[in-house]
Amino acid sequence: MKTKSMDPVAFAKVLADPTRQQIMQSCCCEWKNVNEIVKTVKVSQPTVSHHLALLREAELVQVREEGKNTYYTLNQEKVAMCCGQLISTFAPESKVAEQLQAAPTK
Amino acid sequence: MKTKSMDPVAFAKVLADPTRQQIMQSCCCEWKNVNEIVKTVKVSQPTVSHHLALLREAELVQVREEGKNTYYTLNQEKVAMCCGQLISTFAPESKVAEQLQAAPTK
DNA sequence: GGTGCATATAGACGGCCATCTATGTAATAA
DNA sequence: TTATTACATAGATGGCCGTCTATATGCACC
Repeated sequence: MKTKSMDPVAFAKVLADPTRQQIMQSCCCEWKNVNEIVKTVKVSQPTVSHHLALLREAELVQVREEGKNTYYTLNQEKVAMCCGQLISTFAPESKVAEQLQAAPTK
Repeated sequence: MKTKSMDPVAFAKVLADPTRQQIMQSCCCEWKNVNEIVKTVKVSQPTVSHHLALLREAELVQVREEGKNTYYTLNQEKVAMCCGQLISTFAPESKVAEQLQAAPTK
């Protein structure tokens, strides 16, 4: 269960869409299947599937298949890792960066 | 010198470009004028000015004019604030989030 | 095996944006 | 004041991407 970091540009690109951030929030602290996620946004089911594919490829969500259903949940540790990398790159002299110094971004 | 946060989607959009991240790194811990920044990237001066305008509008850089020259430096505290907001939104259960709990994202 | 539900894939389309060249503007120098 | 340097702005262009409709795939139940 090792959580690798990723290219900061790629990470930002994945976050740079309101629908995708809505989806991420929707499945942040719980497992949801696709239709449950679709209900929380204002786009079609194929569009949600498209965004979930991007999130999956970036390993920003975890996937679990169960019969007909596919459940997704946000990979919080990955998000935290990538944000930590952003901070150590673009805010190395900030108070927040000092606070995180104990937890290396590996 | 209060550092406000901003819309997480807007923040991600600003970061979602390799040239812009290069520029941010270039003026991260020092003041640089535009031509010094131009030398560090592979695009034209107008393109750099365009990116700097976006960064300025997002308050992600600080600006200082001095005669003919305009100096820029990265606003690290703003970056840290926005990353903190991302973490508290998309990784509230992570270890990193616990670590940052003492420093509210305001 | 056929029907219905859950999800993914394909293909098309429109809009946004990163880039360029050309030019404007302002400050310093000769 | 003319020239030069530093930077910004305008306008055009090409490519990427978010969205849609239509369809495929796959599973479950009858």
